[in-house]
Amino acid sequence: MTFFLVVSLNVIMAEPEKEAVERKTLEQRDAMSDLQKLRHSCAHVLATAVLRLWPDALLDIGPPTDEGFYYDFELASHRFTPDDFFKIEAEMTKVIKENQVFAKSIMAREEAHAFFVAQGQKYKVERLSDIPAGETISFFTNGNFVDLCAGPHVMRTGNIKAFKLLRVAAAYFRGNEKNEQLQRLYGTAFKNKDELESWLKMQEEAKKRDHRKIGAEMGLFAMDTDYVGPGLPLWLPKGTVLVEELENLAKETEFAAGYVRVRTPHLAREKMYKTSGHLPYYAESMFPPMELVEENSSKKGDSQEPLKVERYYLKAMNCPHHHRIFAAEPRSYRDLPLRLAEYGTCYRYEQSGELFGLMRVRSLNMNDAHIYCTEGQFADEFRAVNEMYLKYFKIFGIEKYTMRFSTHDPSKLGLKFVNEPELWKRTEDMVRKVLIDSGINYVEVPNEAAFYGPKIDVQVWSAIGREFTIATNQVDFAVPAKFGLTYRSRENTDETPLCIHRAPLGTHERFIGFLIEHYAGNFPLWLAPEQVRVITIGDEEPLVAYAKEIVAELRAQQVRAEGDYGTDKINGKILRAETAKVHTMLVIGSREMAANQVAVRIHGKGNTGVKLRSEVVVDLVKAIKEREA
RNA sequence: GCCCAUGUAGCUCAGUUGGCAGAGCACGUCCUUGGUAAGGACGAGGUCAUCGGUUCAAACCCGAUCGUGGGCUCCA
Repeated sequence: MTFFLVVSLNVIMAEPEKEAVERKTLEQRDAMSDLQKLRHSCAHVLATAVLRLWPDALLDIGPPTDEGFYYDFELASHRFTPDDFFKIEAEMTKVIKENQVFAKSIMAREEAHAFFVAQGQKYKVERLSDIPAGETISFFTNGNFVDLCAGPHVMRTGNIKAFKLLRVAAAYFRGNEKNEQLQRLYGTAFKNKDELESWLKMQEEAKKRDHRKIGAEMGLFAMDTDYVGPGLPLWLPKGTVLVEELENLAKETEFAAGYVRVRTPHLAREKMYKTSGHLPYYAESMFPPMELVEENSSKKGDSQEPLKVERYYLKAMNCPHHHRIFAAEPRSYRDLPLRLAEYGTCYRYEQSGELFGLMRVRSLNMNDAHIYCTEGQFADEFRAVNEMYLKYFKIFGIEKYTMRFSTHDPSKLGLKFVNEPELWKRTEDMVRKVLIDSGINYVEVPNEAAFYGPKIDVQVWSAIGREFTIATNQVDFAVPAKFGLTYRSRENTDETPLCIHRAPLGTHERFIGFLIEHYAGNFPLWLAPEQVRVITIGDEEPLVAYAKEIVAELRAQQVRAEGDYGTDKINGKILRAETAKVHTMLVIGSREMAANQVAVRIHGKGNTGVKLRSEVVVDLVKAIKEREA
């Protein structure tokens, strides 16, 4: 998770050149699915309706999206609120009832330009200028509404059988906050009413899995924005169990893979970040510095004399600290690869509007490690890192994932990318080969590498379809040099090591947020905050003593067991345990106690029958140790 | 940061035209002695986010602030 660094270095080394606008080809447009055509057409209907209701609206664009469509408007006379939806939807329904034909026509560029200038549609004029010379400029007309559009569309407005406006949002023209802010209306459309209904129902279901909701219900984490601050989660006891189980997993896995652990402070002097390149270019994404002012004692009373200020910054990533650990001792090629691992705590001043539950926070604990190696060791190291990712995915049952392999663009060497053409080629070839050899599902994205080397972003999807960039794995052949890191080679020369940044489990915050939604809070036994609850039928003393004995035995074996010995009826106790998502419930009454047995109930699966108490303890301990799914 | 929505008990929410602050769950005490998703009674719990304004009277109307949520190029 070192994307932070990427940005800063880009800024240092390259004037952000104006990227050509990437455009869909007409072929790609023709390949639009039926559903996309429908939704795109519905966006036109939305624009038609808005223009009827507010004739002064200026239009931008209205593409289909994964879940529906949107259309962007500038409308000085009115601000959309959800209260307008009823009115707009009613007008859209009228347009659909009129069953207007979507008719395609073509204009010459000058003609099209004049057409929009005459209407004062300034965004359309700008969009028009995006169209490359030679490409046909087409229009679609439905009723009185004419829109610059490459299509394709459904035949008639009447083909739209089910639609709904979803929300209103602001959006900057071309997504750039320096541009005008437009009003965006989001909606969706489906083939028929049933599909719309079931989609809406699914959205409701998804809300129930939201990590913020489950996190509060299960007592995993809390946000105390009043006293602690926004984006600074507090891990409650049950959430801390998750954090520590993940750390144990990482420690074990990394130890077996030859990593060594280090620990570093949460802050460092200004010089650190000037060297790394974060300052001053990325200062606004870091918490402001702590300033230590040194009084000028020699000239007391001379307030004109500037005071010496020492600045410390909270770290936004761990790499610089790890680099300084590399530098702390003389290194030989014999020491490499050196794999430094730390669950490091970082702080990033994310914009207030960017904060989102556990997914986007201001304090984060990274499953970080930096592998310093020679070029000859690189491929093996990189392969091992990938295998670690896959091992984790297997443990968590993550089946849907994509690795985005970002490479450089040779035409931008020395600008956007460090000018080491041979090194780029060699490392990219090695990375690509590792990916192919490992049979990993990946997509290659040119021109998106970090300044200092190729990288892999790992994307996963939570059960409610939310996409997460959960981890990053980057090659770095530039920053070690900035910190003057070297090792003595076999030939007795000083060489700069390659560095692999990797964080397979991302940050605790984001990864646990993902896991909550992935499992809907129904964690596997080894992760479950409360693994076992021993429930008595009744509260008679011998029975309670028996139950307490079982709890003590389990806890002695490090099983997170609690007891429910109260006077409640058994149904009430079961309900509470199920609601709390306790993984295993051991129910005991006088019958079980007499036979030294327990009745085993598994969360979500119901009563699975009685077993010998000794057997159950052994099974539980084994399943936890093996991290059974 | 910006636009929209939103903020009432630990949680989910109600609160009529501006007129005594409410319910269910959770929590506490007691009763209930029971067999796998709610037995019962009583009780405690609130600066209606914060600050200011209008009013005889504000949870309610107005303004500001803070927080939270949705969104901010899936590209004619």
